Amino acid sequence: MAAPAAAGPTLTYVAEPDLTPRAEQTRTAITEAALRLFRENGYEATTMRAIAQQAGVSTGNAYYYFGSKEELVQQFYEHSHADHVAACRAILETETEFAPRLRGTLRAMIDVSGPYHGFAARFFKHAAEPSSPLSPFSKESSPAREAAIALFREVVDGSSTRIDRELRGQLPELLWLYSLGVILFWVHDTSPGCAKTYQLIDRTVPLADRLVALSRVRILRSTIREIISIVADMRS
Amino acid sequence: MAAPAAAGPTLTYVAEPDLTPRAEQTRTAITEAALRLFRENGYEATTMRAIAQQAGVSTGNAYYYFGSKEELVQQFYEHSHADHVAACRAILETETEFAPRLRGTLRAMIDVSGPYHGFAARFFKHAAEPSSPLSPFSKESSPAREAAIALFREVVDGSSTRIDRELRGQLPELLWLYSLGVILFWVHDTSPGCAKTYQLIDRTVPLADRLVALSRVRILRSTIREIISIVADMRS
DNA sequence: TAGCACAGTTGAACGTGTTCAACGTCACAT
DNA sequence: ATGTGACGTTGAACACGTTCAACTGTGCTA
Repeated sequence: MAAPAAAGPTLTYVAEPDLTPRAEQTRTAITEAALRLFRENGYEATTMRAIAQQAGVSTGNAYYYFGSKEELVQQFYEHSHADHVAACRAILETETEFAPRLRGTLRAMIDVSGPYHGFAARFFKHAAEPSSPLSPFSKESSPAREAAIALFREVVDGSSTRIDRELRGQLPELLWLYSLGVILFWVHDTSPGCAKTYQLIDRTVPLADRLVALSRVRILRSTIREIISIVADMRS
Repeated sequence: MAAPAAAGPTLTYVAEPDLTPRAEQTRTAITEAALRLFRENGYEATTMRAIAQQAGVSTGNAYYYFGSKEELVQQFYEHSHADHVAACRAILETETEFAPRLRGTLRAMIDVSGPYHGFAARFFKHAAEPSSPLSPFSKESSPAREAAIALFREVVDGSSTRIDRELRGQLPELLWLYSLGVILFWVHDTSPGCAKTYQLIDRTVPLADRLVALSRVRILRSTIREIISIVADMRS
């Protein structure tokens, strides 16, 4: 499962441990067996015994490479971000206005995750557990989080739309929180093709855009400042 | 304008099935054993065997009353909500302004959940899983959800603050979503006494209050209407 | 070549949530 | 008193995720 060619350091935040060719081969076999069985039979119906059998190894051997069945699902997560960045590239290189840049980035996020909607829904619970290293707020997820925020910083920095100076600094993080909300909706979305999630994006992006524009209006300045202050205080 | 809190049917949303005294006693014993063990040891560390043993029944007997371990957590939801309603009573009966009513209700929610903070953090991941009956959006949680929204409807209806007519109808559900956000923060909150969560409430309630007040401003009317429309469309 | 250290591998075993066929209990009609 | 049938209860059994002491292969050094 070769990682897509990284166009920059922001993409390669996953430090794969060095493995001998033998180990690499086994690990890959387990991964591929797991992903295939997950696809074919779903998460619960796929047993660790079946994964090991399909990979041609013993049951316990899978646990030498992956600490748990859940960790196997994590592979989707790691590959997804790289795919997301790649899928955003076209939009981020051509579009200069804030709203379409944000819209394209969010839609790309759902695009690349689409085929794995069922798995992501399963995986989501690990991201939601506060004590889990897989939580987006955890210390262990810091590189992944920074990478995601960096992507939104690119959305902001590359846009010609005028944005309040103070807001501009915090906006990437706010957009990341916003994207988490979209994902939260998405994992619960059972509409065909997750059409409702795309609707949600298409209809809330203009709101976000308007909010950003309003940040330059004098009367709302203090409110915006308060929001930024709250986020900053709560983060620590 | 402030309607006295009704001790009526909105509080007793739990339709307990008719049981013989014998069954009632067993069911109660299982529930109490489960809640106590959950609180003391957390969700995962509490086994069905331990619950059954503490309740003085066989393991399989617990499954006569509850289809699964998760179903026992529903009991926690229901008990917790009853406590929440009780803790809100004082505020909702005396206070007439929107902001303090909302603030009091949210703070009461954290107050009564306090003892279960550790437990909540542990089992939160099960609630975050979309397909889980423990999800606040699930069909199984519907009664709990409706009851919670009803409580926020009481917050809105009993407040003398002038609120846009259209917003007023959707506001309870919006406030419920807001409260879920607070809970999401709360389970991640490791500050002593969850002080940060109380801070979050104290600082975001004025924002919500301001937003509600702004709903009557002409220029923002269309935006408010759009937000309401989005929530309505996404819910279905 | 022999020995060594360690990465890689094994499958039985453990504890878990859950199921199920069998059994007990009790009100009630006969 | 004696079936009767629904309700309530049991504990062994099942499949699962996970662990672990023991084993095997591999590359290295002497």
